[in-house]
Amino acid sequence: MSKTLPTPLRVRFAPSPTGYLHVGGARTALHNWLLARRYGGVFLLRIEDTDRARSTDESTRAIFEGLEWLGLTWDEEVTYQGANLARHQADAQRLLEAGAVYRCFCTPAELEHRRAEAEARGDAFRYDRRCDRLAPDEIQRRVASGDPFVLRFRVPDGSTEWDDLVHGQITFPNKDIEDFVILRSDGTPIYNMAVVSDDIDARVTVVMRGDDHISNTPKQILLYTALGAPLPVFAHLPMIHGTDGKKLSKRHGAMAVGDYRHQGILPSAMDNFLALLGWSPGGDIEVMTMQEMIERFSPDGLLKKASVFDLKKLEWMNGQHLNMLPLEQIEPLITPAIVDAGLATRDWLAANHAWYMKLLELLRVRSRTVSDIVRQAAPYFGDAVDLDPDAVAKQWKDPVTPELLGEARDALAAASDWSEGPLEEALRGVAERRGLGAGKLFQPLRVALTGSSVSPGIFDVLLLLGRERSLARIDTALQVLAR
RNA sequence: GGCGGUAUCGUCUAGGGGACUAGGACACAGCCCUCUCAAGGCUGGAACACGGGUUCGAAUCCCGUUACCGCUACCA
Repeated sequence: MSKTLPTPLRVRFAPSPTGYLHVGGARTALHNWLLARRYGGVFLLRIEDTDRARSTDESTRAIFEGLEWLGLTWDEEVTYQGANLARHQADAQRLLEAGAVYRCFCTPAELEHRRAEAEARGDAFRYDRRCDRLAPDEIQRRVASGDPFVLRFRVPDGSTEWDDLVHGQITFPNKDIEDFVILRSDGTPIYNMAVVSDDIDARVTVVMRGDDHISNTPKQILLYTALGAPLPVFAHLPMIHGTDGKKLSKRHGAMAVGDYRHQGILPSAMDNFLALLGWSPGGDIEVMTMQEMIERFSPDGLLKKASVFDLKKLEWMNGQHLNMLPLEQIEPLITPAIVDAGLATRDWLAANHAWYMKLLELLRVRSRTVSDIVRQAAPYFGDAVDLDPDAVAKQWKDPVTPELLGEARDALAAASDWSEGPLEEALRGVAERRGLGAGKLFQPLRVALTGSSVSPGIFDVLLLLGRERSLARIDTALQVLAR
């Protein structure tokens, strides 16, 4: 049974720019985006920069970059909460005039004191509404004399409930909700006020966010109602935890999507992996392109349970995408890393396009990340190779190695043509004459050619390197062995 | 403490009263393939938190307990 979505469908992602775009935020953004794309809705981006002390332009940029990298494009101009101060204040003022809120002159110090007292008694502190009982002339007097005050919402009796898109019915008895502040004594709005005002203004019809906001929701519903605005549908997505079951934080390793980008994760793999944290298309489907995710996304598949971020599975997923996507699509994501590693210039790669594509084709099968590819690509660029000491120790330890390599060199040099058929014939011939299994010859040769005991098939390596470099590397190996 | 939320292999999950001897994937182990490494194929170990109901029948519905998570600011 699928729940009905409102029309028009307008969703938003509203991060506060106090850091980078972390995986939890990215997942929330992705689910919002997927919902909008699947059902023809509008995806909005609002930067909640009201906490001026912690907000930075740099993290705003990081959020844009992160979203763009993930392919989560927004449909209307970005809005900034900080720019809406006047409206927030006007809405708060409206609430005061309508009698839904009252002035509270209690100072933070007083409140803190009473809170400490209640705690000492083992009681839960709840604002006692004493300022709501002030006589009108007393209020007038204190306002006139310039006493600072905040605006508090007068929570009515009864209960507040809603039908959450992911959790179903959730009910809060109003007696458990304290008369919360909506406007500080300096005239700036508290989060719940700003959010509601902005969501009403942006005509947001589905508020999908982390379930750490569940306890804010009744307060926000109260505000919508007092403001006479229609309620959006609420959807509370489960949290993402670290491997210890706790909320994700620095000690769990990388949290920022940018970190994964730099570790060589493909955006589509990141999206795929993140989408599956808290959502399932049902059945055994796992690896999907963005398009497939859009087609299959549904609020019915949204899960309630917090999930644990498993890096191993992300890497596996990345390997799947690395091999599934058309080479033309992933090449632009790999080339910058190749260039940054100093292996080749963009121009050189462009001039040797066919060779480069062949290399990538060979390496991507045995890689899980872009970084893996770069690491493995090194031996194919330039003339010299770095010999891996362990590989040398293991593969060249047999005293006949020099003889063997020399023979292989001569056979290769004598090949009628530098192509797979003749090369294979040459090498297999050597192995046969010496009564050796192919591996006994190929492994020492692999080390001579690539410096490593791990590489693509030996004939592919020979082709990639070309005749000249292949023979030269064997010669170098023979010199090393002669010492 | 109060309030709210959640509970299937180590992890991501399928399942929504009988198809469950609980399926898939990651990870792990073994085997196959094989010039190495990957990829791929096959096999294995591994879960319905606990207790009560309801029902002919419960992983599935209800209640309780426990555990975990979140919120509990003139933070967002």
